[in-house]
Amino acid sequence: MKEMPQISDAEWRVMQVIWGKSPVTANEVIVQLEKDTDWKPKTVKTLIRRLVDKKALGFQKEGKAYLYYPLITENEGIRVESEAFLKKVFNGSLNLMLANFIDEQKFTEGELAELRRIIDGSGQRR
Amino acid sequence: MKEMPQISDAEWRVMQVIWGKSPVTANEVIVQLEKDTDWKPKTVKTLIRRLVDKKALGFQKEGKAYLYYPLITENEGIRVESEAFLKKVFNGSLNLMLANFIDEQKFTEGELAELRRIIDGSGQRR
DNA sequence: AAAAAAAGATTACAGATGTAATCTAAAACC
DNA sequence: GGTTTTAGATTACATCTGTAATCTTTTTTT
Repeated sequence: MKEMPQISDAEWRVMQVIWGKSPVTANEVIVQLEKDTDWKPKTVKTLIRRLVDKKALGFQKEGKAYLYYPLITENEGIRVESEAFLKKVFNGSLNLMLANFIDEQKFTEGELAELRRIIDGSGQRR
Repeated sequence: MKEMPQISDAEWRVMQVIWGKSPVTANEVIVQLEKDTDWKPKTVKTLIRRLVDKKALGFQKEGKAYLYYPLITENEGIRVESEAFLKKVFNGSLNLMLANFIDEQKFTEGELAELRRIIDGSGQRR
């Protein structure tokens, strides 16, 4: 398994945009992020460049502007983040986490029902 | 809700020790952490001091050494970490996270059964 | 009491992160 | 073709983190 780069919170926002649509120009990313953040364009450019350095993004020159695309899939990213979180907080135990969430009554009745459906569906599929 | 301090990965390890037993002296923490890490005593002292600065730990002088104790509960800590993780990766949606884990087949058949039991039990209790 | 040991306080220092501004080169416009 | 615009590259800078070492003060120990 190759080393997955560390992706910070701010960088993650950029990845989400690019996972949502790619390839994209830096400007498209900037426009998207202006909707939910108050980051200046230069800030987004910095984040993009760092992600390129980390090999989380690749690009190809298209004339003046570059087109960026992800080098790691969203699922890979999620996996890495999830493992880091589980390791830090729940000793890597998914069950411990679930037990905790359920104990803390994080789920509404409806969510529990939905969860049950998902589980049953999952049982079906495997 | 008062602002919860940011607790880094390394600091979290210290909190875990102190949540496990408190009040404790710095040395007891150092001894505990030497079992799973190769941190030098000074490193642990730094982490403890930063946690005191962040108001995650309090202490009372007991002669020469101090006795440290947590100012935030483990559950509070877990809640903050979990929310940050969910927010970053799953737009704050617990269900999205679960659906993803289940989809990624993170659970064994047995764990799914257990999960079902927990859910049903939870439904019972509320 | 002088010396040694030990605890916390202060200082260190590089890399990551958030958040940009400035520099440089190329493209578009007049 | 010179000028303006614009894209990416470089530089900036404070804070946080990981990982300690040194300094200072207070206890012990002899």
